[in-house]
Amino acid sequence: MGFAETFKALSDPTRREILNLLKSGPLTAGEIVDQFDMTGASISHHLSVLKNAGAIDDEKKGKFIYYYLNSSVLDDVLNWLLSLKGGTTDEK
Amino acid sequence: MGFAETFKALSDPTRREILNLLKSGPLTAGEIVDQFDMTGASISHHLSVLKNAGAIDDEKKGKFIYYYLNSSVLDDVLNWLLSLKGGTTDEK
DNA sequence: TTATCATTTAGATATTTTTCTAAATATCTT
DNA sequence: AAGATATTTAGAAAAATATCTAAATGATAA
Repeated sequence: MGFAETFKALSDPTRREILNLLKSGPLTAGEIVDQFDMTGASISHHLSVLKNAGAIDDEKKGKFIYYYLNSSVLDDVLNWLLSLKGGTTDEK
Repeated sequence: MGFAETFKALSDPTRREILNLLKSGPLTAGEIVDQFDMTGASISHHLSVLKNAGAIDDEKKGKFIYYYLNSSVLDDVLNWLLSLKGGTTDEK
């Protein structure tokens, strides 16, 4: 909740790659772990950072937890960047 | 030079505020320091982080150093975010 | 050329972050 | 119920970050 969290979340390469993976559709935590050379605990931490920033959401389905992109927070960041560049935004 | 540096640079509120200030035009280091309740040394550090990320440039003029926005790196970040949201970008 | 002003660099400390291993929780299967 | 699977939580260590004070650099002014 806030730009600091969002930008911090995006500043880690593992987390950016996770978002890229989720671009194609939801994945379980385990499927995400499989894409990295890192323990599940570490990926779990990254997922919680992303979730805390609002960049992803999750949904439990039985034994699995599915993660998926939530682009609304990314929209906010996008608008902030746009407004820095000239004010093509809300401008309220 | 890279998304990590850029996002890290943007993750600090002081640095985001500096960028906002520079949106209206160049300022000297001292003028920037005046806007914050923080030592010149600390602001100098933030300026160097921003510069290292490519978000600002500087130009020495006599006793002063002027800082100004460089939005080209911000464009890169912007495009990365856009591509995450659907691929309205270069997509190369 | 000495003093002053603008800014950065150096060094220190406290906090945050990343990653690991080990343990805990929750769910499914037998 | 016991065992196996999926994922998170706890706790620790190493590295990075933000901030401060004090000192260094560079440029103007007296």
